[in-house]
Amino acid sequence: MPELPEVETVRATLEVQLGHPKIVGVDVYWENILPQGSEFFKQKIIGQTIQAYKRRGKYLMFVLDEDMLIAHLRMEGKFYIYDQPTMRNKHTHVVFHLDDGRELHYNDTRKFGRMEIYPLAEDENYPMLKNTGLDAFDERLDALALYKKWHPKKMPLKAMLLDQTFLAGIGNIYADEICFACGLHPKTPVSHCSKKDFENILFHTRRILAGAVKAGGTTIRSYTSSLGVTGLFQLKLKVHARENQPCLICQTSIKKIKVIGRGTCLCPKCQKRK
DNA sequence: ATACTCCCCTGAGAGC
DNA sequence: TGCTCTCAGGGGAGTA
Repeated sequence: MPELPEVETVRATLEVQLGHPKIVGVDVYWENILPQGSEFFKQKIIGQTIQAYKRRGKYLMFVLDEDMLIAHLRMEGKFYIYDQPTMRNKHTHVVFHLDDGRELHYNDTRKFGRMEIYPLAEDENYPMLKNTGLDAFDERLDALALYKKWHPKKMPLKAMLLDQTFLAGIGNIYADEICFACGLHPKTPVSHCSKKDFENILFHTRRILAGAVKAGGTTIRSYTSSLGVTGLFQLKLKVHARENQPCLICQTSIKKIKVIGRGTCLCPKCQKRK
């Protein structure tokens, strides 16, 4: 499932491989990918040139001449670039035709991904981003401010990490890694976390996400590859997907539990509940 | 304000 | 072998 590092890898790859073509046509094969409707979407996007590629949290953003195209890949959304007209497969739902003869295909096995288009504006004004906080790497993030806002809450730590209004970009895999790095049990109530814990959370969030970006993301389960992107961070995971394997610190067997309904891996010895 | 539940989808894996 | 059943999973919407 693409989280921040995987989306960043896709963004960087699009920047290099797709460049700045003009979109001259769009074919839509599954309406629900485009909540604004395919006719509206086509009418807006056709004729515009891709000027830049941005990202906020797990959202991929295409800066066009007049509008911003925002995509969320959810679990399995992928983009593929083809040098010439290419037959779509059963999971290709949107095909963008480019002025240089190439095609950009949006492929999504579970059809959970979404794309919307809005006139260029500040991030805060895009409806699709209204529940998205600052990106994990945004310099405006401040551990003390986060502590003041969140520590009254009783929700488990992992729920806060997955809440995109806390900061944007963490998904299930990295949430487990962050909890482990902080030595905190994912069920620890946020209200039991100290200022120092919040400093650690922000520090390790950025350290782990940056390491994953550098590795090209994590290739695991449903998130296989997109644009020839095959990340290697799965080799550096310390708890996630390591159920029943020894903890790399203390050799205790990694346990898998449910936290807010999500599969969660942890070391029962290194991660104490506060 | 906060916390649930459901929904969207498909394929993988389990059970028979 | 092949069928049916269950479940994961990000985030929005609706409800208690």
